[in-house]
Amino acid sequence: MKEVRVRFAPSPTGHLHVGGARTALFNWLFARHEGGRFILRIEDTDVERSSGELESGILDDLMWLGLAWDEGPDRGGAFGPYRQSERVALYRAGAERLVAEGRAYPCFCTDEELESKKEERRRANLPPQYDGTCRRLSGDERARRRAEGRAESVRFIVPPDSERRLDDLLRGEVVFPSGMVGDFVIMRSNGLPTYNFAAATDDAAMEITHVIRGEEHLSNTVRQIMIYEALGLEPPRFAHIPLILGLDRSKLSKRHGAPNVGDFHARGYPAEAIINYLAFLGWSPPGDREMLSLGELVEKFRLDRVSPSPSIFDEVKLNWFSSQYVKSLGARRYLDDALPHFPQDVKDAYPRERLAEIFEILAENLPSFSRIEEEIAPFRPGIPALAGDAREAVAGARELLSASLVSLGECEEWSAASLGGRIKELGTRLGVKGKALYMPLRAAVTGSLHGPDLSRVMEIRGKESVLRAIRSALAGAETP
RNA sequence: GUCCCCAUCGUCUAGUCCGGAUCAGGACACCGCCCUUUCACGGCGGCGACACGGGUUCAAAUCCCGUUGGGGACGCCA
Repeated sequence: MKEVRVRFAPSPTGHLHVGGARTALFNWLFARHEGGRFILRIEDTDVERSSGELESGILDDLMWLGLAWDEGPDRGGAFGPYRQSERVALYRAGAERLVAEGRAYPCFCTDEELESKKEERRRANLPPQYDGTCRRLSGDERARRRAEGRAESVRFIVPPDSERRLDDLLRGEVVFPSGMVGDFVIMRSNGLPTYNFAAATDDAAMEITHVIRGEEHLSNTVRQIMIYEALGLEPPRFAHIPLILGLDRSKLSKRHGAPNVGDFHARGYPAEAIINYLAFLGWSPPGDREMLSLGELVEKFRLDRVSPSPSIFDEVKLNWFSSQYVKSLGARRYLDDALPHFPQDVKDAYPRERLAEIFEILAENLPSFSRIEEEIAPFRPGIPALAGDAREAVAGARELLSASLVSLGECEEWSAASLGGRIKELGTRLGVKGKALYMPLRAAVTGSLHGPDLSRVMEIRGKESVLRAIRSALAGAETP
């Protein structure tokens, strides 16, 4: 049995998108599950838009996610080079061969000519295919155009009977009817190959056994099949996985907030959470478990359990995975990742050990680290601003707050346990309980009606800070 | 416009291939209750879907056809 070889082939014309990341993940999982190899190939044939910076960004993002590759531009391999810009000789040789065999021809049409032809066909309600003008050029006519110095691309001749069938691993048999595509460009006039030609050439040369890619490539496959055929190569198996859509049901793009892996990294999502969430977009294992480690995903991943229908990227569920990971793997493990999200005044106010405690408390329910700034408010050292509900809660409980000032002021052992005891004692003495007891205190100390356990907050804040906040609240309540 | 793909709760999905075991199961979100003299966490419960129409069949979410809806492709982008 042939060794499984799959590839992820991003083009460095943008950042790694969650859609691309999911494609990479499925390839990676499939390779690992099958004991095969995962290859990274950079499709940088669009010189205008590709950049080395974007390429290394993609590599960084993949590494951060934990999707290491066995062969790739940075680490080599037996089938290199792994950057298409470095494989141009191969594509040229292939194209020359196809021209020599009469399966492709030089095309001299200009962009303007192409555009107007397309417009004409569109007006006639015909598919906007190339009309084959240059295919019918005689040798003389070709020579004349060359002499004129016209730019020259290479077009593939689509055979007259061009119905092709694809046995897609996810979708079963897909029939592309004859006439679906016109002669298409395989080599651009700048001497670089187009996507379909380069991808097919490389997948064959790199002995890729399974092409797992987004559904947007499904209709391209007919061209690639014809290229394999013309070149006498055996095509790989194909699996077109469903697209990831935005909330508006269209293909996920920049318009949908922050769909880049790097953005989620910056916003403080654990890589494990992104992986786990992405794995369950379009795939599910038997059983009800959803929290799965990378190792478990590898063990359970099977292509035949990938759904054919597109799914919508739901950040709310990603948040859930994220909070589950922070909670279950332990806050301390993520402390170094989380610390950069702490406001400076908090970092200045507490020693590292205290910061770790604060993070543990917040981690009880923290969708992403970028939410720390908001959730950490009760622990900020300054005097909180009282507004709205908090102000009302304080105003209606002046007696309680004054009494708390005395009681807390007398507190010798400033711990959550003894603080809790004092609050209860205060409640009993003044005959208030529940929200009537806690809310005014909470509001005075933190400026909010929500937050972590009040005794813990007070313990960490420290005696001085807490008393100052209550005094200030009391003073503020006098002047409405 | 043409071609291709897709169609189960608001969202992710199980069940579909091999029709009966399902008044369709789980998760997120939402709501309620319990726990907690506060806030969460947690536990329990609730709300909530087979797009529509025809067939085939004793029986259809499951098979077939059509309609509608959504998406993708139709580039010298990938």
